[in-house]
Amino acid sequence: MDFDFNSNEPLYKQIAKQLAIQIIVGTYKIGSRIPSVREIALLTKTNPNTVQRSLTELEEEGLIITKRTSGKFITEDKAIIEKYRHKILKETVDKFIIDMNKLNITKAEIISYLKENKQ
Amino acid sequence: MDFDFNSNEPLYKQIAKQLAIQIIVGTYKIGSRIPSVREIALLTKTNPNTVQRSLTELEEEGLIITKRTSGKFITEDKAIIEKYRHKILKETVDKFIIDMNKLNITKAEIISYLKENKQ
DNA sequence: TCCTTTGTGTTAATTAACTAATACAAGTAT
DNA sequence: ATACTTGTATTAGTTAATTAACACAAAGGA
Repeated sequence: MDFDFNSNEPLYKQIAKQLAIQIIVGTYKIGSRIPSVREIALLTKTNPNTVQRSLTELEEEGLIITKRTSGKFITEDKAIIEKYRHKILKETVDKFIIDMNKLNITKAEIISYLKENKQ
Repeated sequence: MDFDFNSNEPLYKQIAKQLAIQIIVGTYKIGSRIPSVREIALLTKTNPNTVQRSLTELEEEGLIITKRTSGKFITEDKAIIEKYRHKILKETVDKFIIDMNKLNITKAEIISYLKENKQ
């Protein structure tokens, strides 16, 4: 688990994002157990409380579920994950379009710009 | 000059962004004088130092030029403004594509998604 | 039964990010 | 010449965000 330490985003958010993406993309399988708070803390060289805070956010989203003394698990509910994926997608696209509109750039221009852009 | 006070972005960045966009878009004409630090502070109900900080950033970009005791002016150099516009454009697009790739979404998909999106 | 592992709650420490107060410096106009 | 307006530097205050320390709670296995 590597982080973008160049970022000035708080650790707990970076961890939360990484995990969320791993869930969305399927690196962490549905229903599977994720490493314990302390294990993740070791892996990421952070404090367990920092990890805890990340996971609380993901739990609020319904992505993970806590079984008190045996660990935390990815939800079994595929729909929740799909919904979350869509939420992130929408947020990202909407913000992008707003940013572009502020610059007086239309959607048509965006599309042609994207087509030119190598990547 | 209104601000998105809902945002948790620092004031000085919000002010800087607003001004930068107004320059890019042409609301502030090339070579023209912008209001004094104190005037902007009054308009935005902020402290002159906060405004100063915003303007320093824009000056580092070359967008504005200070004439010590008579005020600050938009650069005469059209190319600088165009270059800055392009820089912002590129940053915005690149970040967007990176975000999307993290979600395993290809550029082709982005384009079709954009076409669907009403706005 | 007791030790280990799990999550969690509370509180404190730290840091740093912003904003503001204030005084100074240097032109400009009256 | 003097007062006004401009930008700027330095410093302090304030607040909030983040991280860490530590102790507690509960289940499960040796």
